[in-house]
Amino acid sequence: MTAMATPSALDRTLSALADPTRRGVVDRLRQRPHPAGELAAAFDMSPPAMSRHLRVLRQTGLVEENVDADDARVRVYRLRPEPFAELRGWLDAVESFWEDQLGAFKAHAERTRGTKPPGGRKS
Amino acid sequence: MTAMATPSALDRTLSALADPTRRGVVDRLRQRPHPAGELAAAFDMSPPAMSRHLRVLRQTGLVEENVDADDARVRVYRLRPEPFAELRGWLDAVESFWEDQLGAFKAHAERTRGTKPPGGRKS
DNA sequence: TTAATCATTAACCCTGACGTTAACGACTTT
DNA sequence: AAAGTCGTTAACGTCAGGGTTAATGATTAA
Repeated sequence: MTAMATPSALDRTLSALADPTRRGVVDRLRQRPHPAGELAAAFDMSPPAMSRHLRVLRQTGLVEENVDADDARVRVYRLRPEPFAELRGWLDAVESFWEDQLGAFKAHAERTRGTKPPGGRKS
Repeated sequence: MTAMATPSALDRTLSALADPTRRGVVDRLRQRPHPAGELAAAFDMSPPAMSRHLRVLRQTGLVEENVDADDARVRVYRLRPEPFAELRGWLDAVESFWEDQLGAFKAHAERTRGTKPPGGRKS
């Protein structure tokens, strides 16, 4: 049991981004590519721990690894766009929810005023 | 130690959405609001389990709970927009990374061709 | 009022994720 | 060649997350 029908790409992307360290890495890679060692140091974390985070990010396609041109011991990581694009696609779909409610403000007003006139209840 | 400086809203949003069940709930709520019981049944899950998922979604502000107008025992859940908007904001920031690389195709080409000509290595 | 229903919280496993140190492989440097 | 450095994998401990059943609250139906 526990069939676990292979998590979707989106599942893996979100799981990867849910970890604060990994999101921090992504934020840092927004500036420029970084070597693994720098990332470990930046997050005050042992190299093995960071290595595993990077593996997760790699397997999800959020980053890619390249061997440094000047020193083949160094692995440089940089962002990859595809998974972010997919996430955006899902987010667009979810947010279309409110657009669908023609006169979105109507739904919003209804929401902020409570579900119906009588029967107000605690938060 | 283990200070755990209170996870950011974005952290909690992503953690909430990382779980397949909870993302499934969100997807389902895109259609229309649902009572807790329906959701538990739809995901073939015990009511307590679903209840806890809903609590997580509530605490993150991704959904809101309302007492049904006709039967005060049932709690109806619906989506809330704010956390999604915040997630979109972050995603926009991340994706600006590529836009910043004026001539994005240049970066892309560089990436797809390998970091440098000689020194090809196993994957 | 008594019984049934919807949903929650309480108490309890159990797996998986994340961290650490130790060992290893690959490359550079002297 | 020997030693030092970068990064990974291996082995291990710990803890939170998610599932279950049992018990509780609140509301509706008989």
